[in-house]
Amino acid sequence: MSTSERPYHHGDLRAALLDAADQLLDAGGDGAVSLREVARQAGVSPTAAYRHFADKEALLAALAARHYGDFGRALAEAGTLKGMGAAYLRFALARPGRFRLIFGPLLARAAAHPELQAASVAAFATLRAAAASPEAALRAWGMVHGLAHLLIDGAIPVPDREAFIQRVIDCDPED
Amino acid sequence: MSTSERPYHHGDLRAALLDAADQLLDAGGDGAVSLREVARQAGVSPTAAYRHFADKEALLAALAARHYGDFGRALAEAGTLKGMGAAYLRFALARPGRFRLIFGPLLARAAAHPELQAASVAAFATLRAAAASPEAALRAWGMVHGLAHLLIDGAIPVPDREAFIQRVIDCDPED
DNA sequence: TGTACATCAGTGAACGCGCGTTCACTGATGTAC
DNA sequence: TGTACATCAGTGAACGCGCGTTCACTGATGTAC
Repeated sequence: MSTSERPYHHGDLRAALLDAADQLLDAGGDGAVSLREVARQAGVSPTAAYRHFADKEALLAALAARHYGDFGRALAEAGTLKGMGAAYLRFALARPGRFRLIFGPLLARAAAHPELQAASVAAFATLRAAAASPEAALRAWGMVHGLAHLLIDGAIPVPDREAFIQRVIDCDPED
Repeated sequence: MSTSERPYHHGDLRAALLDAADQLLDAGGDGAVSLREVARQAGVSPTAAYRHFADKEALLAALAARHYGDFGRALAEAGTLKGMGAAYLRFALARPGRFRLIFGPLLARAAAHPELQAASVAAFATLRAAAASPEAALRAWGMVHGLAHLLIDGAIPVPDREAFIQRVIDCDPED
């Protein structure tokens, strides 16, 4: 078999499965990610994933940990609380599926997945460290998190999202 | 057949189905509400619901409209923006399943369900009317909505939720 | 260099599950004469 | 008051679906001698 028959090289199936799950997540949201569809997307039999993950939750936890890493890094690079707010909204709006995954039911089960636990705690700590007080951090976090959800869920129709972000973040009386 | 064999009186199955769906929603969340389980809960065959609702989405839309009504009324009774914030959080924390339903994927399809559309618009208008400016309304709405999600999803562990509500709402610099 | 063998990643058939929805039906209710 | 009939709410069997997971297996890779 030539290497071109599969979209991954020998030993890379784990990464290929995570990539496939990401594609499904981005294209169809949470509900579109099934182990069988992930395997199909990766060009592999339905059961191949069990060589690399204990079960579906373990695969999703690995994916969520990866995205918490990206997310936390984006926040850290922003530096200021306002910058983080904008980065937070941009992340959620650009990749709503990933945003829903990392704040979904899996988060409550993070204790069972150390990698996920560590990545989420780190991201949240970055946010908290940029605020003047614990209360200010909570209010800022709440605000961007809520706006992210409201925009994603279609509760607030907004024509130009980037303009909206600027407007809401800039006139925030705090920070 | 005596009337005691069924938990509803003749002609009330529609209401009984909605009540059953509510119980499932409160006990097991979004995922626990299937048409078949709702029918089971109401003591009726799996297909009886089709006499009263076009399909599953129609049943959920009716349920969501009902809860938007309750939700909007709770906000209106609160009067002030701060009071509405507290009421918003209390609603979400007391009945997370209902909160998730009314802000779930159904909301984006409200155009197909006039009753739901009207109820949601009314609730949102109540919030907006209590704020000093459109931007202030968005920030306040975002904040309580985000905190609600973060609390429900377990991102912020809080021992005493009522105390948390008081603390966060009271020191809000706006309103 | 060649042969025997162990390892182990991926296969494919099969399991049991619950779902939304359809269909022809039954049997009670209420109306018309 | 009694009978024929229409209405219509609820039944139960059946459809096709996709899911997560198990299991015994195959066949390629790499190691030991």
